[in-house]
Amino acid sequence: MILSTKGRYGLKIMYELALNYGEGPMPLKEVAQRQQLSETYLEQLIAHLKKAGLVRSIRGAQGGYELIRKPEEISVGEIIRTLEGPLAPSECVMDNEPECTKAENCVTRLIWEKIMEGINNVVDSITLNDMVNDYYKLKRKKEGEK
Amino acid sequence: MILSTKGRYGLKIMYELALNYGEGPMPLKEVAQRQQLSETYLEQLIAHLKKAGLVRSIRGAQGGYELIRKPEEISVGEIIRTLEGPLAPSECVMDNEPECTKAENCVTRLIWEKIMEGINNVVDSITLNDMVNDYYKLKRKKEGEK
DNA sequence: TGAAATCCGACTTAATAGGTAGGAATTAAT
DNA sequence: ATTAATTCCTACCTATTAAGTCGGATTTCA
Repeated sequence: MILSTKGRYGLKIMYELALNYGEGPMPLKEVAQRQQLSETYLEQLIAHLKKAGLVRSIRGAQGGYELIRKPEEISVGEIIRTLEGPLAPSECVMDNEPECTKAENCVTRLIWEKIMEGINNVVDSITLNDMVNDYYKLKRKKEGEK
Repeated sequence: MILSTKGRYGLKIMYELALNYGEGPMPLKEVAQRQQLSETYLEQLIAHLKKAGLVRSIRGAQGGYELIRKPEEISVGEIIRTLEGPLAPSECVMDNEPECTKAENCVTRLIWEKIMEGINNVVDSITLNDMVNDYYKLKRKKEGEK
């Protein structure tokens, strides 16, 4: 039931870009260093985020990536679904119900629907801006402890 | 983000046993036929359910499996976690936090925790008895339509 | 012109999912 | 006693996927 690294790393990329929002493009190399991840792998992931219209790229030296929309207008759900596909615990509840129309008495399907609803409620209610705020909250707390 | 067949089929097994609760053991062969699944595969799954104390087996002819507890005392969460392990979207929130103690500023971790909470709230609030009731509700509805 | 970046597509490699196969042990019914 | 139905156990199989790596082309700033 684990999310793949696509979704997990993808969210980390977007979070770093959100921290940097408004300060020009950030090279992927820097994202990779901050999060200790492979740059070449992140390249693949961010290609999807770009295609989905979440980030814009600036090529060449001093280039990089930046968010197209404001952090408060991008939900965690949108990011994760872009990279993972529908957040469903079973294929039979992924919008297109292929052959599960034989679901005369498919009671388990009701369970998958409720789980999916639960997950989506959570991820759609959190934005990148919430994450940025969490970061500063954590930071202040740590400084207060010194 | 899909649940494996272990959890999905395992729940179907338990659901069939719940429908049959109080009427003696049900052979796995019958479960497999009703749900159109491979009997030999289900054998592996139910071994775990037995070890976890959710079902009891009666060997030999006329044998089979039955629930140990009443359907209303078995939650969907317990079943799925038995077969899938912790329902966490990331390893770093699976009870034992191995190396993620470098989580100085791990804001994404907060997200995984909320997702996990959301999932567990759903599955722990539903029992096998709820599923049985859903079945009869669906059935009555279908008969009413005739 | 050179360094810093994005872009692109093919390749690799280990692990996992989702089973199958074969047979031993147990028990009820005949 | 024998047979048929069942659980139990261990090993094996095979296709897919996850999680990257690699090499090079292209773009752009300084």
